[in-house]
Amino acid sequence: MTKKDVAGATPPPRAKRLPRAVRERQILDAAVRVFSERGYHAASMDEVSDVAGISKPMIYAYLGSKEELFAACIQREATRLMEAIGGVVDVDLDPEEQLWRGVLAFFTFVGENRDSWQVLHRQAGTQGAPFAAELAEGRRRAVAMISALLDRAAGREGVGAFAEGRTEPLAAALTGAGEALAEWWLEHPEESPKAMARRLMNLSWMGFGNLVLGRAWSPEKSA
Amino acid sequence: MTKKDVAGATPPPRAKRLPRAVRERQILDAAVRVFSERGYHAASMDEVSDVAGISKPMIYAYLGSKEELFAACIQREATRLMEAIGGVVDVDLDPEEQLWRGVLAFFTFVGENRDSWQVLHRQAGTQGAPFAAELAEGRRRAVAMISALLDRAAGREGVGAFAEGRTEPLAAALTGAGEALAEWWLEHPEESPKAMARRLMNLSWMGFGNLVLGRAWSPEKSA
DNA sequence: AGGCTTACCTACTGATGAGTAAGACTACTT
DNA sequence: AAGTAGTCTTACTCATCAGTAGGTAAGCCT
Repeated sequence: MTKKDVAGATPPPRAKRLPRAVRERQILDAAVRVFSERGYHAASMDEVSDVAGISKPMIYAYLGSKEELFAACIQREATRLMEAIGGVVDVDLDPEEQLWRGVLAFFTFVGENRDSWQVLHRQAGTQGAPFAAELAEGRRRAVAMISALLDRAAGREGVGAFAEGRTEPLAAALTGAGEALAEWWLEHPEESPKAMARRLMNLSWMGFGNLVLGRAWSPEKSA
Repeated sequence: MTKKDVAGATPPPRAKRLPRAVRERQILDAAVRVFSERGYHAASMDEVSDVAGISKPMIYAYLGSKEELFAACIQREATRLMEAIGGVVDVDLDPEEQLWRGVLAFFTFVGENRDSWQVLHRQAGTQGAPFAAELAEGRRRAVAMISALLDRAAGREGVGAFAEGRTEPLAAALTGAGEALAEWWLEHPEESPKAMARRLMNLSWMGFGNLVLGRAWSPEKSA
């Protein structure tokens, strides 16, 4: 009479024993899902443990406090995103081509990993918490990457064009535009990653000035 | 000996009797400050009441629940922002000029009302709460305004250029870029509103394609 | 078999914070 | 002066969670 006698509950009352590494991954997966749809504060550790199919103390034993858990999520997902983008950007290429590839990789990633994306994006404006460091750090890496790209672009053309060499704010603006487009995408899921990437190129590479004149950007042309 | 004897506290122990309208404004002011620096969840009603120099039940009596209070903040500040921008955009003007003025008004507002701005921006990605409606609504208004501007721009030049007539996502991207720049501005407060507005025009009107070639945007030229 | 480690659990504590009950003070009416 | 309407307070209740104490069971060595 030790166990329950009503029996038959779909998830086994006592979870199967699994090695730590596996459980840690499961917990992180669950945490990403919960944090992404509730946000940091509204998410509860109880819900994370439910979704993970494990009891709460295990989370504390393996991943530490709520903040540490969240930081771990941020770090893992940020790394995945950065690798997805970094993987397609070849430094020897034409900057325009690099930008196109990077932007396309970004939207592809977001399309295939909504939760990963949202957990990074939804809490973006949070400061005052220790995990703000992780957030800011991830963002800084992204901005630095784009900023470097723009610097190379300026260099290749032999022009120090970018407003007194300040490409960093422009890179920040570009990421902001990307985030906003990704957000818009959530309400228009019928769009393809390519179409989204194209929009961002139109805005950021061509600018409204050109668009108004009927000149649009397309991936087919070279220069 | 009724009051505190350590004395010197700026807000009197028992608040002076004031008409409801005045108190409501004070409470809203305090709420905007607290929400802007803590975010919705981390903010507590006790802190709001402290900052407002009044006791908690007054807030509930006048402004309702925490959610209603927050919604009221959003609505008031969103309206102020929209009016600041709407006030300088003259529909008869050149679209480029309109965009410039609107963008400049935006950064001017943000520079002078950091709290108002942050309370709107920091919670932007929150969904699932009733006040998400207010947030989304405010954003929709802003995007619609810019989108209409772009449509007029396309119309004036006689071109249906904007990627199959979809100016709305581009407008969304532009607001995202503006938000990201405003964020960047917080870490570089030495910049002027004009310099910030110029950056956004460079990105959105000229595009990187032009910037790379040494063509930058400036408010002095006309076309 | 007995012992040891690691996975795993139920059932609590303690703090924080939203929201309220019940009444006190002030000022304006009549 | 006595009523009454509106301002303002102290001092609670009650729910929600983060985090933990203390213990059970499963595998793995000898």
